[in-house]
Amino acid sequence: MGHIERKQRVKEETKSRILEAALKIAAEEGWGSVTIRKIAQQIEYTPPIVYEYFKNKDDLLNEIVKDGFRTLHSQFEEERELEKDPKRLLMKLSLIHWKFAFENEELYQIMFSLERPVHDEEALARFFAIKELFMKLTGENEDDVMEIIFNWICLINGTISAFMKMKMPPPDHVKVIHEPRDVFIGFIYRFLNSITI
Amino acid sequence: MGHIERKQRVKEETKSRILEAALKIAAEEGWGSVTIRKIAQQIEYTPPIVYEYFKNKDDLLNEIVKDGFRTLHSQFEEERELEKDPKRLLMKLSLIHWKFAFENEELYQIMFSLERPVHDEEALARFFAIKELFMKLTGENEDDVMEIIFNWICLINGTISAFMKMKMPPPDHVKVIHEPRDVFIGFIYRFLNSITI
DNA sequence: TACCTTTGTCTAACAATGTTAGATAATATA
DNA sequence: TATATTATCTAACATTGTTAGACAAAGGTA
Repeated sequence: MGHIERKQRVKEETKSRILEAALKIAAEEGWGSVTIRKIAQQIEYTPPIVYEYFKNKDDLLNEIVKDGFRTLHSQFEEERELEKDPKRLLMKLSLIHWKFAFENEELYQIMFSLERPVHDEEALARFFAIKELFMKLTGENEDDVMEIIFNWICLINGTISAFMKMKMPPPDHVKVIHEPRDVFIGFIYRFLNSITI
Repeated sequence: MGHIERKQRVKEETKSRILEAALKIAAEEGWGSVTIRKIAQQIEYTPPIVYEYFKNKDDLLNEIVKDGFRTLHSQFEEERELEKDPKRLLMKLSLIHWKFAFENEELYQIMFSLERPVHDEEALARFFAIKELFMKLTGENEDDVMEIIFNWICLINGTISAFMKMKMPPPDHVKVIHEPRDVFIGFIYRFLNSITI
């Protein structure tokens, strides 16, 4: 009898709806006003129900972060199938990261917030799965490549964070003549050149 | 009669003590458990007193951020007096930034947290006060230099954030063979080389 | 069918938080 | 000394996360 499976499915759905509700509220009013009560209201349940699915609020947020990294990674993988030239691929991956950030600003914020230490080391590890790619590009040994990847991630995230924090467009003192995205591309471009053989 | 001035001074002191109390609690238990009540207790007053000095909690935190940027900037200025070679100076400024971050981790966290948009544009502008320095180093025009400075800041902050988020030492998959600080120096070094004439 | 168990859901409360109004004490001014 | 001002506190408020316990629906068992 399939009752049991359908029930399972419904439960999964509810869980997703909770996560989506949280993201929706965050998008509309910021993370500060994401409350269990509001989430409950959004999914048309009472607050205690949320605790059937998540140990507590922090647990809920962690799950959102985890989902975020999963999504981002799967977009990376997709591109990897398509573009075979390492240098061009790296540029495309960088742009995917950029796009993801600004299409999901709130999500990106908790994913990379300093107030939230890394719980999902697996996600972090996935970033380094592109080791071979960089090795091909630079001709360096494994250890050095690790550092270069790390550098790449820092550069990408640092730049995106800076733009996001300034709530584009940036104030006048910081006026950069190009579009933010072009500035970003310029940085990545210089970086890739500085590491290429 | 100097009563009035002394009072002023006492008020200033109390204000500072509030800010310090907040930082102390943050250092010990994280920002999540910085509450008005705990701050009040720390300075041996009742909660409403805090509101004599700050409009609300957010205002209080903003002031902490502002102070942080002031401190960092003054450390920059100090070094600028001492080191006259542009390239070496930029490396030293980068290291001051690094030192500041890890000697004041909590402070750094709210200063550069994504959840807290820039309120203090003045602080941001100060970063760009080193324009001439970069112009000397690169020989580029003003607009291009702006972008390079921006790049520099992104690189610094991106790297520090990444290390801080990983709660050093980093997990095994991210094992970099060098000390974090040396990795940082390596990045800056490559960057400075990539922009030098 | 009648009974019991499990499961889903809710109501109502708890303690902790930010914040404010109004009382009270301390100090300064006349 | 009497009055005005200032500093501080008490007590409350609404909003949060979270939990215990009530209640009812559904499922299984005899």
